[in-house]
Amino acid sequence: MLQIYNTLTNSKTAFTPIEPGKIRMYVCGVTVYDYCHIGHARVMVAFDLITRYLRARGWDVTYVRNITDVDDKIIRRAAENDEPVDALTERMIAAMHEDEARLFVLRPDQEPRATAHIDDIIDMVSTLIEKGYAYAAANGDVYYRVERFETYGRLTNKVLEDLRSGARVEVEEAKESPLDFVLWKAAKPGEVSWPSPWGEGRPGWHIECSAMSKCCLGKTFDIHGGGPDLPFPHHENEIAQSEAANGCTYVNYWVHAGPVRMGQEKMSKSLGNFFTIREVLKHFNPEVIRYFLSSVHYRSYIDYSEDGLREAHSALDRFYQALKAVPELAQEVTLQNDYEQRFVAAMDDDFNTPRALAVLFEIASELNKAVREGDAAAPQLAAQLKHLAGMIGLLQQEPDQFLQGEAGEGDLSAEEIDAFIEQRAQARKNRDFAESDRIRDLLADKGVILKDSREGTSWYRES
RNA sequence: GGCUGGAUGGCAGAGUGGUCAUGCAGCGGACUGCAACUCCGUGUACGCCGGUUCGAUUCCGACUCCAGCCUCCA
Repeated sequence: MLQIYNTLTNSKTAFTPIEPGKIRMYVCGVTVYDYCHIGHARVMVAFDLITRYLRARGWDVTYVRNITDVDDKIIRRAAENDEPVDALTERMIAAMHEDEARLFVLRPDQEPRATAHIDDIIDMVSTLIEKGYAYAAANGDVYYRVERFETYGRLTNKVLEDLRSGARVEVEEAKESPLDFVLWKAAKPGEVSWPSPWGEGRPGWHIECSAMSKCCLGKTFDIHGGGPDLPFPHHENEIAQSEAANGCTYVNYWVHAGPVRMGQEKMSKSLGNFFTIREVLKHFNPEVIRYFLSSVHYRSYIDYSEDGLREAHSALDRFYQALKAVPELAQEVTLQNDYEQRFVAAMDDDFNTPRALAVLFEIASELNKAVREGDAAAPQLAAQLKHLAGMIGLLQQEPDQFLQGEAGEGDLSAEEIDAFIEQRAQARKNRDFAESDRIRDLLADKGVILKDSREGTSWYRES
């Protein structure tokens, strides 16, 4: 039975879909003004492995993740770069797709863009005004009347009273209340804008997700996900907008990933302490990054560190070494063991990947032993390992593809390495071990580790 | 200050009212020309103080410390 931790109730509860067998999931995506960092990667990987797992278990999942392609920061960055807004966003969207693909993150079923849903947004804002939940202000902006929505703050246990007293003194006098947030922003001269009943302008951030999720998934859907900094105010505002406009429950399960930390604080744009995915990819294998992000439960914080990534590499080495020892995986697994059952139990328990990975390590150990002892079960254990790991998007590469790694700048090519290995094989044949060791040390200096076996010598690059 | 969540062996990280997490690293041994890989063996871990209990790291209460959110941020 699938259990999911729901931010709305702060508790793990049994999952009940709206429609049997189907899951409709919306995840807040990226504002595309810069390259994605490891914090983004964490959310991408978390919801990718959730989607893969649910599908592997037979659920019909519709996964929607939006792209915010118009916003203050985008406009500012485009101006700094002296390039059109859409040129910047297209570039960043392409880069995001490249980064995701390298991390084995599947593309969502739909990636709606804010600029393609302006009509839906205007419709929803109009409805909110008609119902008295929003108002057009004198400065051309349209605001949401927060205090009109009585259950505001339910997701994050905020009390309107506290918010009111804690609210900053607003410079913006057009608002009725400092708590009100913008639904439609009047355009400043020279900014990208769209016509609306309230004049030229563009959508506020929060309304985009309400409008796009409704368009793609309907008024009520099963799961809404996002990063650790979104529950307040973004998701709180989405609830206020959608429930006021649609008159029904917005989302049944709220799921939030934990933060990536650098040392003792959160990795974030505003602190400037972040690494982009592409920077990290220069030094670490893509699957290592994915494994690292999967090795901690999705709701916990994870400390970014190179030691952590190196450890992730060692762990994956163990898996791929085990798989490599089996030349041909079995087509079918008929073994009587409880690995799959335990793996599924762990994943069904709020996607507990650390526990699921522990099961995979047990399979790897048994596999290694089987190979060593010539047990006929080895090809089946290998197939089982690859099958279960595949449910969360791991271990799908050819072992050598992972173990040998990609040649970085200044690294020896596979051909050069093979030539050295051939030389060394001759030396060993002549029992010239001094020469043999010289070649091995030479390769080791270049980051290439050799492994001799009955079948010959294989190699892999050190991370 | 308010709202959430957390504190586990050298490190990372699950979990449990009484018997094994798991991985990385270390140590001893086997294998190997030597290594690497692999295998075998190897660790009196559960923030602090009380309480409940035959028994608590696990349940309850207080305390200390940490993080996230409360402002744009995944």
